[in-house]
Amino acid sequence: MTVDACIKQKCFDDGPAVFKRNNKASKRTEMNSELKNSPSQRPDGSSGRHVSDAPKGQNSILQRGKAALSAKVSPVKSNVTSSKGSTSIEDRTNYLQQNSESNMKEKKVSNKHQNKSNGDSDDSDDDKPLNVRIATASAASPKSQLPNVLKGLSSRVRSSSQSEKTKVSIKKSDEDLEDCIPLSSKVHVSGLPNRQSPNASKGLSSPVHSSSQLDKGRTRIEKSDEDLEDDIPLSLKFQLKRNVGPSSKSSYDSDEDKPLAYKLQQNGSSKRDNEPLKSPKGLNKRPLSEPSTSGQSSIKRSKLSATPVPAKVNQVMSDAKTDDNDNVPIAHRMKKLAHSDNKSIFSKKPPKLVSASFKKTTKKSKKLAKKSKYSKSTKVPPSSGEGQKWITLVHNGVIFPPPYKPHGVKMLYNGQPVDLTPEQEEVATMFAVMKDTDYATKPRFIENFMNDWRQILGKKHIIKKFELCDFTPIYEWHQMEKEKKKQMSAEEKKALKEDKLKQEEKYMWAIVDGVKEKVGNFRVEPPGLFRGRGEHPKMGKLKRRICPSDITINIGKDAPIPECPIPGERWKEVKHDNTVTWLAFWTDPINAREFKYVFLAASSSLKGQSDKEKYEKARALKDYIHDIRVKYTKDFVSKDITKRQIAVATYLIDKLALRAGNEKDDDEADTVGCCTLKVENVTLIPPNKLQFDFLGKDSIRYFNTVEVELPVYKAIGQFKVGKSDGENLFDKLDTSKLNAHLKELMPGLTAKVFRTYNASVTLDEMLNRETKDGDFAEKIVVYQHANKEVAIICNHQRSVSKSHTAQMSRLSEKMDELKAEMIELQKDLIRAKKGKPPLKDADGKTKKNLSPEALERKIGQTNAKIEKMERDMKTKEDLKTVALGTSKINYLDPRISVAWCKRHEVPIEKIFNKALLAKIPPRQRVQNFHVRASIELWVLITHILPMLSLINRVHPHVLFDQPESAET
DNA sequence: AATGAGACTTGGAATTACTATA
DNA sequence: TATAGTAATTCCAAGTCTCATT
Repeated sequence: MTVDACIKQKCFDDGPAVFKRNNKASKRTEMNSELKNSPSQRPDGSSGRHVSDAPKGQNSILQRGKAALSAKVSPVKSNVTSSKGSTSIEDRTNYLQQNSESNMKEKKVSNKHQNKSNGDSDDSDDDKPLNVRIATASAASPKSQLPNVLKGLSSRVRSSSQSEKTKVSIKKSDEDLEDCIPLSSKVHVSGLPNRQSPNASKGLSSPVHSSSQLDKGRTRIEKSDEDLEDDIPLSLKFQLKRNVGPSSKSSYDSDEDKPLAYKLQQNGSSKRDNEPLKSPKGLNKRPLSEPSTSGQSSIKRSKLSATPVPAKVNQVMSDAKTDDNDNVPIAHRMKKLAHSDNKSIFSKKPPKLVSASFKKTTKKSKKLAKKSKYSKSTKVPPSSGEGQKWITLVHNGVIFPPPYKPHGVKMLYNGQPVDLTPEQEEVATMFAVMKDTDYATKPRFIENFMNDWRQILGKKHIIKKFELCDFTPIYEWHQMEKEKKKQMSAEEKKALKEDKLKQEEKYMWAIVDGVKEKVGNFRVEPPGLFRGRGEHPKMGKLKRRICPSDITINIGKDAPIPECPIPGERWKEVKHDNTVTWLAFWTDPINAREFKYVFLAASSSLKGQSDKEKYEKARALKDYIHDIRVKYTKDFVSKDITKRQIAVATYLIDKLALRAGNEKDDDEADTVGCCTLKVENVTLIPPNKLQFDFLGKDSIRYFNTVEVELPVYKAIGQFKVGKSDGENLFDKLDTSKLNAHLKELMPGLTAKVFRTYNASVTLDEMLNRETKDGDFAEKIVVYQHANKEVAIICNHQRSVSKSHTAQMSRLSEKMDELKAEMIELQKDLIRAKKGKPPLKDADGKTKKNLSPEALERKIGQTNAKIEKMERDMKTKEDLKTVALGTSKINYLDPRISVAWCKRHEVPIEKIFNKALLAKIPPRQRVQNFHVRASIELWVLITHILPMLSLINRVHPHVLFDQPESAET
């Protein structure tokens, strides 16, 4: 509390024609030839970037790949829409219908769930992460002690016999059944026409499609196509489609589906250069102003977002197989839909009406919902569409950092030791500890720090000038403490860890609608100096200590209010708002207009649900993208300047995956997004290139030169006319106008959806195009490569690690050694063939006399080592400034990855880490066990169950038979 | 229409845990 | 067994977007 007291207060394809959807025919041939080059194969033979140790952001990496990708350029065709995109809508509609049906059922299930002891088998458990389920079960009846998988299994078996669920279950299990068939055992399709796409031949030989499946496909009515396709390589699916359905034109053959950014990558003229990064244009800072310290009313409006569907409902929905397409890569769903669903009652065009899943409830109904939510809280499940996110919520609040412990080490002022009170010392220590960071030398950081510290020191304190301060003693003390900690024995460390865990355990979990879920950030942020990114005007300011009286708790009405962990204090407020998902929040001490929230962890079903909605929206965009592109292309030359700006902005967001670009305040770092681009951020390079140079989110530089369609080029030129460098390029535009416009084109569409769409479609495309038969290490490389391309599109950068250069030189040393060894071996081989003994080695020692065969073997091994090392070095260099994680976590629809893993027999653990896997509802895992059980129950019980303790290590094909299950 | 509060996702860096290697 | 290197996790800043209010 010490601190507290004081400061309270492509052209897509090759040529200039990027994005040209008209004039393709002439280009076909050359494109086809380019198709053979992977995007990473640069015409210049380089890896596509310069090797450099440029500081963060100066990525040569960001040079876009030049090789053209695709032969699939196809012009916009107005008639395309007629056959594609339609069924998917219907599909969605079906989805929704079933959804509501499911919800009805769910209500029952959910209520039952509340009352029932957890010992009994019930689907509801399936939703929980396995570990949670096990934990929950441990307290219950003997039956619950059975492995949960078994519970799930039995429940599934049972449920399928229940009349209520019969239809659904049968349908589903039929599919699952198919999915359960080991891929390797499936028979290849025969008699299919030759494939034209590069992947096609591979598709043929892939062990995916069994004749039995085909047979089944014939007999099944509702699911046939989807199921059939689950395991078929996409390229093959296209072939199938062409030959099976009436669908006119495969969009696979068109450029339409491809994310523009991806196409761009393939465009030779597009590049991200490796230039000095931190000096982009547009850094003119505005004056810093202090934030108003408006007292925040903690009570917020009830907010209803898109009809939330709780995990359990979600499960039922899945069971009902409302979305069979989950398995199919986004890029290909349309096609499939076009002929797979003969029950379509919709027109072929995407409907202009708002689909239910995107529809927001009206304000009126929201208010209503808020008013009445408690009276019916136990009756109305969150899925009822009134914005409730939960029914019951139990948690233990938050944990506070320990109070400050003064160390008594005296810093020097003007060479003399200075006495500091604990409060003063605490802040001094915050600064001292940052001595090694860049912050410690930034004038603004120092200035802000001194201003806040002086308030704590008081006016009369001897310390006035920063220049006379010497924090070294404190810094050294801190270093020693760190060293001490490092030197602790393993036991001591372990004991410390256990102790911490013991203290935190109770805060780590919340119970949401009876399900134990992990809490994300249950630790209150400790005091410190604000580390804003880039040139943040507030960097260095003191982030005061947060106490209970700052914190508002949100919890179920019937749940016990968490005890305030600091004696004598109390929470600021306790709310019971079930229209939001936060468990607690406090006002950000740095910016009084902002809040810090405590949410559930990413593995929770609440987060998972919204994740799923996000990816569904991206999928939906697939059906609209063609029309959207047609529309904005038309508007490039609109007479209405607002329309023109909207069109160009949408084009940039679509093509380059730019962020929307909200307005920012003067007291934030000066960064921009699409709508806030300044004139100086875009340079025209005749005849039709644009060079972007600006600082985006987190002050990461976006530097990219890209060829655009001439009308876009011209329009940008017009937008710049008469404006100075610092003015907005899109002066008629802001994000709300842009998003309002996007919503007219597709329900729920916003700028960020394009990023998700772009990323996921790119991954899908690349995986399908580049995965070749080969060992699994090679496949992983393909995935990584695709992941990398996505990261580049999204401009996800990281700084080069300090030790990168050292690591690389160490590797090349090793490489040299290997090469020397190789030369020796070859010499020896020649001698051996002549019957001579080997020469002595470098140290003069005699070498073993090996046979020519043995030497050849050794040479082969060494060669392999060299090759592997070369690969590793190249990858390391390639990825030194690219951050793969962000896209994996936030942008790539996991269903794509899971489906790919499944098709290519790659263990999912090689792609997803534990945290990512935890986002995938374990329900499916159980379900698959169930399905398997229906086939091989005996095998399951006798062989698999005994290994349940290893459940998380079970082969992914067991865990994820259903790619759909990968929804997060 | 503009503004701002509010709630949620996305993002890179720092920290910690784990693994391979000498 | 220590260390280096890498991967996973945590931290918390910085975005997006919605909705209510003015």
